[in-house]
Amino acid sequence: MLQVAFIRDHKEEVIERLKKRNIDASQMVEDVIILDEKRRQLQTQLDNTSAELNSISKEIGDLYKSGKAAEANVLKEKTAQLKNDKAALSGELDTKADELITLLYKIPNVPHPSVPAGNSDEDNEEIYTEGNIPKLHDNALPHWELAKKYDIIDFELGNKITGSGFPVYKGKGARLQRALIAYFLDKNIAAGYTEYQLPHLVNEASCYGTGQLPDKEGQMYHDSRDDLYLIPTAEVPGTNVFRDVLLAESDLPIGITGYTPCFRREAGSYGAHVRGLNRLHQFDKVEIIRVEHPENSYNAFNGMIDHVKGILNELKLPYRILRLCGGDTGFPSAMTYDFEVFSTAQDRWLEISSVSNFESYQANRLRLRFKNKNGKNELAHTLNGSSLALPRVLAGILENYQTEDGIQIPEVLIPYTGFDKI
RNA sequence: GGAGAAAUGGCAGAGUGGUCGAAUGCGGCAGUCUUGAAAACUGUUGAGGGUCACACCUCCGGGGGUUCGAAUCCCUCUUUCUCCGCCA
Repeated sequence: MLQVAFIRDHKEEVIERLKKRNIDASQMVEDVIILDEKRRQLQTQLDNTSAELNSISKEIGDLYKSGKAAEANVLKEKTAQLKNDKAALSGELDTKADELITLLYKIPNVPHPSVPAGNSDEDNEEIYTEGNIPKLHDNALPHWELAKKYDIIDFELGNKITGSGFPVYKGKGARLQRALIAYFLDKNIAAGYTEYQLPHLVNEASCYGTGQLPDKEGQMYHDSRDDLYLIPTAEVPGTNVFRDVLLAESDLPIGITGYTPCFRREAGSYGAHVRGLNRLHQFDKVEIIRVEHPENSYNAFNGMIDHVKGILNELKLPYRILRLCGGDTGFPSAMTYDFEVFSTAQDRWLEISSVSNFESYQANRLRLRFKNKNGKNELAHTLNGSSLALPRVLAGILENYQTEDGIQIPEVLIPYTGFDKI
């Protein structure tokens, strides 16, 4: 969430910049400022009442000690009213503080100045493309047909065991999945990230920490018996590693990577573009997460973009990078670049990575801070990106590498798969 | 799942009703000494709110209660440890 002090000091700027997301935040911003003023006013009243009560209590203690019990009892009677006042004030204060935090949770991050205004993916800016789109033979197939033809992914079996969106990978398909995970992790580790194995279920506090709650409640699987959520991305457990953490400035930067399955309800998705691997309820992803000094976070962001580019170049997949417009940028993000791989057989782009700088928005919720040069505690910046999401990379490989007599394996993966052709 | 013990500042660890936001040690920071460093010594060092700055308020795992007054007593939840049970 945004910092109240920032909203107060940059009221017009916040409203102006949020317009890029196509929202008029003027009312919310106004309400935040009013609620905060009210909150501070109540806090002062409560503090004064407590101070009075404290000093009377101290007096009573002194009187007892010097044997003046009668005088102490007179003072005791005075405290009753103060205690009532205190209870009433703290009730009011809690209400206002709750209202304030609820409102703050509803205000998305302020987009970076370079983010284009816009509503939907049509307003995203293509800023980079790389790789040649291969000319496929006449009988080229989309990946779901290839999966069936070579018996490497079984969607029907997944339907039986669980339901749609839970494919079963078999034989060389399973091996290729495992190869991709190992390859991605190795690339990330070589780039300085520390590998983590993270829980796949998280508690409510973690969901609030990264902003999945309250924004995306309906998109997560929830176990109501234990009140735990299945992770929609490793970002949630990975970033919450740093919840309630106070770092030294010299600890920065920090980079971690982890492989996890991801679970998404994808409520409301249906139709042709969810076929095959395009959109799943369970999929695998290797994530990279960074904690950065605020002065360095955009450098780090560019470094992450270059890192993902490096992997796609090695895989020799045709891809492009989009700078997301305000309306398409995720709720807690200040700037997001999406990577899309070209699916030749489907003749469309598939999103395979999303790299975001959250600046201090997540850190404020997480209370992730570092002690700066002046000895002050300052919010760190958090970033994350997929490096990479498996299913659509797999779709891209199957479709772009298909030949009349089988599917070639990208050269960098052969050491991991142990075979060069499906 | 059953029985018992525990949770205190960045870390370790005292503190069982008032003068405790909290001893002491380690770590951090500043200084003395040194050509420099180490060691030693001296000082300093929790977080949040609030204020121009003070004052002041809150925080000893979370929540609730008793009391004029709670780190300290009571209830409850969570977590950790030990023992037993079960088990990949």
